[in-house]
Amino acid sequence: MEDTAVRLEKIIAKLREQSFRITPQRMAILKILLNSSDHPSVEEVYRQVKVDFPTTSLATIYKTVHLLKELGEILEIRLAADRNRYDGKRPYPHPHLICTECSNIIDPEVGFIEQITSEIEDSSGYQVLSHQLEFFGICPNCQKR
Amino acid sequence: MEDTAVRLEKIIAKLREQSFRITPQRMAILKILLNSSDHPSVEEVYRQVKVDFPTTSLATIYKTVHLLKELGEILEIRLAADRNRYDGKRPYPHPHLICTECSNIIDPEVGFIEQITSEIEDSSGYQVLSHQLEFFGICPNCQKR
DNA sequence: ATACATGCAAAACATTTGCATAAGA
DNA sequence: TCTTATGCAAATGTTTTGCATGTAT
Repeated sequence: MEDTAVRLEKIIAKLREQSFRITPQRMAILKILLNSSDHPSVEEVYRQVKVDFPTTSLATIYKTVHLLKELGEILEIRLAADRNRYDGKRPYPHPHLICTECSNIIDPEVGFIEQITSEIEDSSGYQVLSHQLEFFGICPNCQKR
Repeated sequence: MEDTAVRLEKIIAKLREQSFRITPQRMAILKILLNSSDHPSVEEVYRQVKVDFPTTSLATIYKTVHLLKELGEILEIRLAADRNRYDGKRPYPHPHLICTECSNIIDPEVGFIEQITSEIEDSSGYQVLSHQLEFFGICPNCQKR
């Protein structure tokens, strides 16, 4: 895995290249997303940004998240019964394991996805571009209760 | 696969058992869901129900769909950027292949899911109860354009 | 007869959008 | 300076809810 600080620099360079402006709000949102492995929601990012920039608006979070999604720098995770969550660490499709009790999300190691994808392409004629694989269950912590 | 008429009877019996009432609206909604393999949206079910029962309300569709979901008789599919769709044919988790151009959904044959599930349970300690696997791509028809 | 379902309208909720103002470049 | 981003409020779209009325049992 790439160092977060290095990745931050690269993204900033990419933003500059495409003449997007580097604002304090964008920097704050970016840093939070790059450093969170708990797949935060927009609301959660908002909460964290407001600590340092209390006047920031929710709309700005939404707009920035949208921009970063377009640039391929974050991945959007749509849950079955919850608000959207975002992953700035691994902005490419990968499986998630979601606790239905406490909403905790982890990234399990999973093989087979490539095989499944080409299997599907062969049998359906579809050109598969991405996928979304979510497992729902009870995490070890919640099983104890 | 089970005959639709037989399954309809079974579901009606189940509803009666749990003292839910058999109304014309519920019958209509049930029949539509059991006979659709194109994963209709609530709006689409609404459109079809209104042909025979023009005074039916959207709220009733939502309430009935919710009930059938609770009873485990239909599966809810949440798309990445669209409205919810429902599958009354196969009301258990299974993969979907979704065209990002025309929103067509088909059910590809896929192996490995059981292996993946137990692999994940072993490595994470989670008790996996269900999953959601969606592949996104371009269907053969849309590739031609 | 009596509880439950329906249909309407309003509410709820996350997300998006328009626009005047602020601020990077 | 000039264009883009921000922040506010209003709009949007889907889904849910409350309640009076209708209806299955």
